[in-house]
Amino acid sequence: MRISQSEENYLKAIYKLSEKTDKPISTNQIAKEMMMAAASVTDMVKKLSEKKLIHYTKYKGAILTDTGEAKATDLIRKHRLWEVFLLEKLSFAWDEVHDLAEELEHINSDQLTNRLDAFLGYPKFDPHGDPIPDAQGNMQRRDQSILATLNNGDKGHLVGVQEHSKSFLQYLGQISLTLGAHIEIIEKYEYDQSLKIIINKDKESIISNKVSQNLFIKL
Amino acid sequence: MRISQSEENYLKAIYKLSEKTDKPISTNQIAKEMMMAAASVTDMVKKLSEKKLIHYTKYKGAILTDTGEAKATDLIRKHRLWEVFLLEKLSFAWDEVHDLAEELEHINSDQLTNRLDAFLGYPKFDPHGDPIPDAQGNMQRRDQSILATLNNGDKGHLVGVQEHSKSFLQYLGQISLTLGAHIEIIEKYEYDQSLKIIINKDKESIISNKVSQNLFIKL
DNA sequence: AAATATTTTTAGACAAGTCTAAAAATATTT
DNA sequence: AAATATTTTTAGACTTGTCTAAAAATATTT
Repeated sequence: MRISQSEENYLKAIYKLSEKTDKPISTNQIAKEMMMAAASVTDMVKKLSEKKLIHYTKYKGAILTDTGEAKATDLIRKHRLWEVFLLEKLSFAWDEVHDLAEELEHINSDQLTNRLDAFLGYPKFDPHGDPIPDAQGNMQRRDQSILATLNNGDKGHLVGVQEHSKSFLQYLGQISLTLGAHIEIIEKYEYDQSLKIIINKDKESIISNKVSQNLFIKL
Repeated sequence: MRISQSEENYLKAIYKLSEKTDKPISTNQIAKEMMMAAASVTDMVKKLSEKKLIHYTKYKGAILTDTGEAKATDLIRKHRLWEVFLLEKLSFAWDEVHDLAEELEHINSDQLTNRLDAFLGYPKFDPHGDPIPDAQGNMQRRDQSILATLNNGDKGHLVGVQEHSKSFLQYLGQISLTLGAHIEIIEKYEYDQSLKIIINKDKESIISNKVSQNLFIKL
């Protein structure tokens, strides 16, 4: 069954929104995520429902079927593999890879995907630390804590980011906080929950709570 | 100015047809090349003409403008670079790369193209021996003769193919005639112009005139 | 539980890119 | 040069994916 690029984007959005909840995803949620009019979403969920990619009941929202979820997982696999390619092979920066991967992910060829995977050495995580599903759709769970929840003296490595916005990633680059960097908490300021940290046992930085909420650390 | 994927395909077709002639390309020629109805072509050439990508006069045919030609050259650059990538890095076969490159070429990012070019080591020819335009649109001319025009005792290397069809490329693969292979003409049969050749100073083959018409040799 | 607010769907419109069938223009044959 | 054939364009239709505005359903507040 042919799935259009547009339909694929809806599946991805529903998948993403479903990660935070078990409840059906509402029309408005999808519309907001995709920056589209709610009416357009209604039309599309009907189509996806006919194609058995989602379960959908009028006014109640959408849930991915197994087929739909497999399709979404495959898109995420492709997206993240391309991100690794762009970063590792073409030396793009952290914050530049997302938009290009967004286009590349729509090329549908299992052979291409699997060969790319092999070429890259079967990476398990992408440049943001997000897990890459394998050809069967299984992905490794990342063992992580949110930096903001840790305390004085705690240390570990940066294994992922929650935010993916360009500005956030650029900011991290500026304070040389890259994936894998070693982080030690020197002090947690009660007042605004900001943290004084040492990056790679070398450079001291003070980061806001908003930042530390978005960093995943492995102790 | 935004050029749609569909418009890009028309530009490529017109470019391809223009290689063989200086005359304007007719609606029917384009329709045949793209396997589309002539009416659709008429609609599209009007659009391309408005966008100043082609010169078009009703009933007379289309010629690429400088802008249109630059755009087409850039598409060919991307197509051929992706073919090199697929073959050299992802070990696809000769006959498998075309369709995927056809999709990849529509991703529009000069940065991506140029970095891919660098990653591949600035190749000058693609896996079919066709020249790859550089970032300025210049391409090297291939120094070549058509195998069918050569005679007993002539020898050289296979530097390109004229046909790009899967079946032709698969056939070449079967008789281990790959790009760069050494070829010597042992005998030319008057009767049907077929050739007895030795490939890589080792394997003898008899190839039809239809095949030798489609092989480019550098003496 | 009635009134009000919000969400979702329906209805109708539009652009892009395609098609078929008919009309118009051009080219070829006799 | 008239008749015929071919090519090209026009006219009108269809699909996909989007939108806005209005109607309907659901949720929240008082």
